[in-house]
Amino acid sequence: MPSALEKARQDPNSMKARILAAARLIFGQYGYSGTTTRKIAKDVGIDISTLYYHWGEKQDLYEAVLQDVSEEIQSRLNQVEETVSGKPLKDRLEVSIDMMCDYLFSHPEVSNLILFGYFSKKRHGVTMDIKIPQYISNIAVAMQLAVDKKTITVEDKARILAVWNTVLNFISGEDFFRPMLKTNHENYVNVVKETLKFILVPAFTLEKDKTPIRSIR
Amino acid sequence: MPSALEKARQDPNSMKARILAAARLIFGQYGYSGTTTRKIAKDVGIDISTLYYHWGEKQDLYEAVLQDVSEEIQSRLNQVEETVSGKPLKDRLEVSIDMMCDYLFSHPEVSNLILFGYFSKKRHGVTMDIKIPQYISNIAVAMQLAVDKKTITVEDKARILAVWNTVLNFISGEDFFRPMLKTNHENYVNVVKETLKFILVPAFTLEKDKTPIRSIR
DNA sequence: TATTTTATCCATCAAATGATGGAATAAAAT
DNA sequence: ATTTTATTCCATCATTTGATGGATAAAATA
Repeated sequence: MPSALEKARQDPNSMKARILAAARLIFGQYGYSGTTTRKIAKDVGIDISTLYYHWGEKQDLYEAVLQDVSEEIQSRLNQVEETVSGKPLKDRLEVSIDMMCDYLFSHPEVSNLILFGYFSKKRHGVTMDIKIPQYISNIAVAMQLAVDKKTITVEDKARILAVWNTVLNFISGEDFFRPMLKTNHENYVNVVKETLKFILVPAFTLEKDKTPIRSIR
Repeated sequence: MPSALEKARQDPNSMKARILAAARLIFGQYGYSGTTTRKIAKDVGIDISTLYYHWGEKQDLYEAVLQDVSEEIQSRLNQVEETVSGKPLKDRLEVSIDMMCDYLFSHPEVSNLILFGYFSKKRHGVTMDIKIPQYISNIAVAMQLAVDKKTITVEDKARILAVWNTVLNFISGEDFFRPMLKTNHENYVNVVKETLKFILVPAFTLEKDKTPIRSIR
């Protein structure tokens, strides 16, 4: 039987799907505590009880949003992996950065949801279901920082995490950072990409120069 | 006349100061919307109306917390600046990272408050008073990435921001990241420091090798 | 000593918020 | 044509939450 989430995805115009889409934006903007079910219902243009009819309590809707986002990210990472496969390390890094930036900049609520999930100690009982650990390992292998998931070191994971988080910060913090950089959105996107490449490429390629393939044994 | 904040700082045992200290932790844990004035009062062990007597409405207390944190950060950055002054670039980077990590790891609510401030679009009207732009410029000059505040490029600022945000993420996300790195707190701190150095030092020193001093004219 | 100021708590309000029961309606199935 | 099922909204609850008035006592001031 299809889950509630799968059902919502089958028809994007279904009430279930419309509520989920609105909820995703609102939760992304205001966080869990700052979001009211009334606000979501109002944005969809329905009565609040209709929302409860479809998704049950607030927590369940929030979890559905997180799962939705989680699967979307995983799917995007798979695309990236396919695209960069076989390319030299420097190209892999640069193309990956470009692709993930483009995706995240066009869905800023995704960054927000992930960051909210990281940092807010929840009074509500929602644990983030987003499988970051798995992502990180996948990225490390795709970047060929390790041969397979078993040989990834703590250091490798931490470096991937650092990059990943930096991207999220720049996306979610755009309203805050852009005025201080005194630039427009288009240029901001470029500055972010260039900054990430500037920081990453030397660090990761230098290391690889020294030890071309780390984990052969 | 001393402001409410100055008054609170004069005597750390004063009711004003005790409330401020508790508020700082709670706001840092749950964010603005997730924090209730009752929870703060309960932690201090006072009636809620005593809290309102001293700090007025929730927003005012929150702003006081942000200003308190802001000034503390500025003070720490000044310390760092003094300490690393005159050292070679690589040392400056490394010592700065160590010092700021030590401070932020021992006050995790600081990271949380800053990140909450960045990312949450506020339904409440509290704008973050933390003067990040000023920090960034100060850091750039202290790191000798620019000769003075006027010669700092957008790229310089973005790179500093990237580092700064990475630090905050690792601190605030410890509960989330540490299990995935399968390590204890002490080692986590070291991994974070090493990761930052690994990523930063090559990027910034490489550039400096090419153009030893950028903005002399 | 008398009076004012400061600090604290109890009781309570009004609004916001999560959640539900049940009626009304429409669509689908029989 | 009738019954069943799915969907939607209105009215309403119970709690939570921000905020305040007033009583009380201690401390400061006159």
